[in-house]
Amino acid sequence: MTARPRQSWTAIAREVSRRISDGDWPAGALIPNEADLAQEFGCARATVSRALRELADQGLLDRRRRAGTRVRELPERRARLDIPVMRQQVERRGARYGYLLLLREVLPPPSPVAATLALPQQVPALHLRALHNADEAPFLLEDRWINLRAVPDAETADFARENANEWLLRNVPLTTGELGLTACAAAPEEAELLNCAPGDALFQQDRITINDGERVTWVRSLYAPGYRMRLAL
Amino acid sequence: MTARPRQSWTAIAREVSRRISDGDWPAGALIPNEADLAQEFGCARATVSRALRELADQGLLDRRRRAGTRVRELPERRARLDIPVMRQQVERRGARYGYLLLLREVLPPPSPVAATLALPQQVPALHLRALHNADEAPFLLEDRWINLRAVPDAETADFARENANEWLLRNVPLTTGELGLTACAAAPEEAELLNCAPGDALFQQDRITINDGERVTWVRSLYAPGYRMRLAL
DNA sequence: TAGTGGTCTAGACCACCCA
DNA sequence: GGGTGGTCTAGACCACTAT
Repeated sequence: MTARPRQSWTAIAREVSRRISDGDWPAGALIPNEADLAQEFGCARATVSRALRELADQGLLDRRRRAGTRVRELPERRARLDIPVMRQQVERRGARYGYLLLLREVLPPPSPVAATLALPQQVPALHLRALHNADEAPFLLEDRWINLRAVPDAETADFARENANEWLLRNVPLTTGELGLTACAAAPEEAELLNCAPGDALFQQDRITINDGERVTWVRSLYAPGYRMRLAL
Repeated sequence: MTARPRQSWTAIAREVSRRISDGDWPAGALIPNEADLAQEFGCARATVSRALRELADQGLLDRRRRAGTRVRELPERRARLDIPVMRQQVERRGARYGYLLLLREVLPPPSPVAATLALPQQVPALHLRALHNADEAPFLLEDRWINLRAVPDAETADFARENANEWLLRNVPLTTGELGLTACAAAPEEAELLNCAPGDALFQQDRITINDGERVTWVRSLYAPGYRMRLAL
């Protein structure tokens, strides 16, 4: 009796990957079911399941009950973006972080913002404009609206001292949302604050944050020229 | 004897999330170990493990053997980007996809590209320039270098018919890599191809693709003005 | 060295959904 | 109806690392 070696889910995932990239299992093909693979690899079905789930998470496989597991026709590339807080983003560049609140007011937001926050017209919200600096140089200009119905405490928070991003992370830690990225030309006012020329190409990030179905905040961030966002593929 | 209800890992993940957002387990705190939680929730340790692993993947917890599981000080936001192939990206906008190869040549790449591809100087690589259209309007201009040492078959592929992205997906399906995003001003030549004005702000995406340690391709993509990339938070 | 998370097993039941 | 993936259990051993 020879003891069979213990299989690991990573080894199985690698082998399945190999079969796909070598064309043993072409795009669109149905692959053997978990039980059969478990027998082939000499391991428990749960181990195969773990391996296949990982590959499905990577977008390489499509799994459906009863229908089985298929190789995706065009494997979708997935990239992950880790968004550190601004302070870390600046400090990782070896610069000193600075923060300046430019504007704080409570008033009904313009209607596109009201719609995004799912607020009825004329309901006031908290409007903030702030500048994040790296070694005194402007790094990011943010224009933010906070839904005071979702986070009433924000009205009394001192956003001159703590930036809204970190305050929200502490007070509403569990959120989902959406990110929109685009390029835009610097408006004159923005150019002045970011210390660049009007019309310069800026990296713009719009973000809506949702907590348990409630729209918490909308923020438009403009990065100073030269900013580069990195994602791991 | 009352049978205890079966616990699900999602329910446990929700409960742990709740304890974090309610401040029962503040940022930085050590939470009970898996065995204790399993006892508390009346389930198997594997179920707790699955729940905590998911929250750790989301960036909410830090888990280390022996040291235990901690609530992250500043929960890192993570966003996922699904990158469909260009054809789907265009068709999802309800437009007809078009593709045009502008340039194909084999020659040693400029040194920054050579360095990125980890190629010695003077080693030729495949250089492609192509335009992707949406309903006849230019949508994306790509400038690509392919490492022929990594994928020799690319030299004989017909990139006038099939775009390099899809060809590579079929032939080198399993890759990792890195994505860089930034904003840039349109150069005159680029402006003409993208049908916009020189100096217009463009969304630029640089991508390096790695297969099993080998640098496969580097590509710089310029999107026509107005493009917006969306990520799920 | 001891305590923690990481993983594997063998078995079971269930949810889904195609035929 | 029946086959598939999805999950849970109870138990075990292992890998890592703080102390």
